[in-house]
Amino acid sequence: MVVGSISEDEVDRLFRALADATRRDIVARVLVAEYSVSGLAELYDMSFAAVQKHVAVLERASLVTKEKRGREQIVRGEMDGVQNARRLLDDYERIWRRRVDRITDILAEDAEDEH
Amino acid sequence: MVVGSISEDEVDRLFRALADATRRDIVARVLVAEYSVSGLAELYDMSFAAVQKHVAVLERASLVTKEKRGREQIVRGEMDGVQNARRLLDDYERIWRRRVDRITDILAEDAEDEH
DNA sequence: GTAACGTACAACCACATGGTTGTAGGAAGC
DNA sequence: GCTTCCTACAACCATGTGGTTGTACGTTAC
Repeated sequence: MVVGSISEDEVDRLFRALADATRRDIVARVLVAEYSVSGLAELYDMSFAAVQKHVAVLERASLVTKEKRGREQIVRGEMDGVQNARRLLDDYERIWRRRVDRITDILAEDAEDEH
Repeated sequence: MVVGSISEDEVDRLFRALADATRRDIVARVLVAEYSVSGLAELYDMSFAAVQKHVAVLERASLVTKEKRGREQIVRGEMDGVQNARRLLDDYERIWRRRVDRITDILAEDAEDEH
């Protein structure tokens, strides 16, 4: 594993947080620009409290951070969280490639056995 | 978006499927070698039915495929599914980099305004 | 000071999820 | 044939999730 510092629970939270279209949209938006929680809430056809919960889920997954500014709470995208998730999937791809290489090797040995 | 052919529901299923440690372990294993469902069930401290459900979740997320062989059902890792997930995260990184580039441009313009 | 705004949080509801046990059916072994 | 193995699926239960409304509190504006 490349990302050894991240616990299974954290990975659970990470992927769980990404498994909702509204939350993915929030992440995409706050990676581009800053939004207050209420600013985000205006964008979706649901209550403020619902959006607030989504932001909380993303925050627990380290995909966004909140910073108090006056009476507003500014939400920013946390690229590290996204990269962690991406690296985990890279690990799977690496595992798979190793397998493919191994099979290729075996086939090569078999070919040598032929003669 | 790079992966335009994949629906929001499919993305939901994809990340949802990856948001469980047992399921991630199953994916990692079946990417390396073939397992029957009962072969997988032996590995975990839970009922056969529970493992069967996990496999079903992974199958619906296109992360594994099942193939009947005799009385067994062989589970194989589906690398395309993993790559789809990874590409989605690449999109976020791309969004973020565009933003960083844009900010860098603005800063450069400001620097020119200085003199 | 007071009204309006932005946020936090609790309580509640419907529904999905992760687990269990039990039942049933097809394939392999004897 | 009969038994055993592997699988599928239904029913059930506890818990979590995504949504709602209502209440409370700090901050800004007037």
